[in-house]
Amino acid sequence: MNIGKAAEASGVSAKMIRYYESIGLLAKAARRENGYRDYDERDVHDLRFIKRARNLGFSVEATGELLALWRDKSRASADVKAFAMQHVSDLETKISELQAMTRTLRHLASHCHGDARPECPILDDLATPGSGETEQDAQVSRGRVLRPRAAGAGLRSARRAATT
Amino acid sequence: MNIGKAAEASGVSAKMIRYYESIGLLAKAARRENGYRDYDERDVHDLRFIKRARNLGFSVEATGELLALWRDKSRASADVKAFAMQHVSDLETKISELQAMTRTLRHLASHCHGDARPECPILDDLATPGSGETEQDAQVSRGRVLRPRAAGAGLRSARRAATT
DNA sequence: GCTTGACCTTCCCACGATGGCAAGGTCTAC
DNA sequence: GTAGACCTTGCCATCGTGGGAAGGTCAAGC
Repeated sequence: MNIGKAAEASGVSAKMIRYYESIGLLAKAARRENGYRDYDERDVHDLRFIKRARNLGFSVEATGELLALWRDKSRASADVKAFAMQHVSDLETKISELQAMTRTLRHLASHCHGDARPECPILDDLATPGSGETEQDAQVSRGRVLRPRAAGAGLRSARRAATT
Repeated sequence: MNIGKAAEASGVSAKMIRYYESIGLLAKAARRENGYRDYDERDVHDLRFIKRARNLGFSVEATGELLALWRDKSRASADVKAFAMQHVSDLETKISELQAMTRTLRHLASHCHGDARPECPILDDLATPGSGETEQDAQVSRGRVLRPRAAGAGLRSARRAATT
């Protein structure tokens, strides 16, 4: 099976399949005479495993450890469970941080008139933090848990009037 | 004030102050005769503003827009509020995704004996998703909301027995 | 005056995970 | 035989941050 088919069958892009191979997450793929990578069902299975672990928020590195555990027939389920629960703990830390942010922002926004006047407690808080409106900060702990992206159009929409 | 003092006073590292200047988030700092950057209280104020916006999860780009709104005396508070609430919405999307992950993982872990035997529903699920244990996936939407870090020692601790 | 150490400068590299593009080779269907 | 879909490798960009090198500057102590 070509890489394109394996990508389609697993949901992992061809680009990422090559990347995973390059960093050693996947074994080097078999090659056919023409140099094309060749995948079988077992490979696709591994790719799906990876895809799913990534969807559950495991880093690529952690995914590698899960793969190793999966292949290790003498593993102890306690280790797998501990590993998973550590990740859950990381996720929950991150969730708490994000929730602290939304709490603060919603609180500030609730005091904002949201009309044509310039006065705004949100900006006031940013400009002079610790002056009363602010709750305890979120202070993002640089988590391994999420990943950023190129800015989409999302935030742009709120910008209309202020800039035109 | 030297960059080191400004960093200390604002909580933004000297490294990041230079970076923010280089990308245009901050105006170019005044220079003294020896070439050192020179900061005053207003600069420190801007830096604190930035620091705080970043702590609330705004991207650097979004922080620039907030700074522009703050400086725009003819702004409408409605624009600030809309901007903030769009960010809240992004944060909540991310929170939901993370919660879906923890839900799934906790569910799987609850069925894991967590003993010395190898059988583990967590790995089973990763290996054969969609076969019953799995709830709807989180499918991370590549959010602008969080940031990753170099893997700490956190996950390592769960690895002991499996690898040694 | 001279040395030491703490600062500052710019520049490059790295991370994590992913996409994009370019230049070239291969295969398949017509 | 040609077009178009595929494959290969390789480099660049993202986003935010830290690390470090190589060199200039300054202040304190001798």
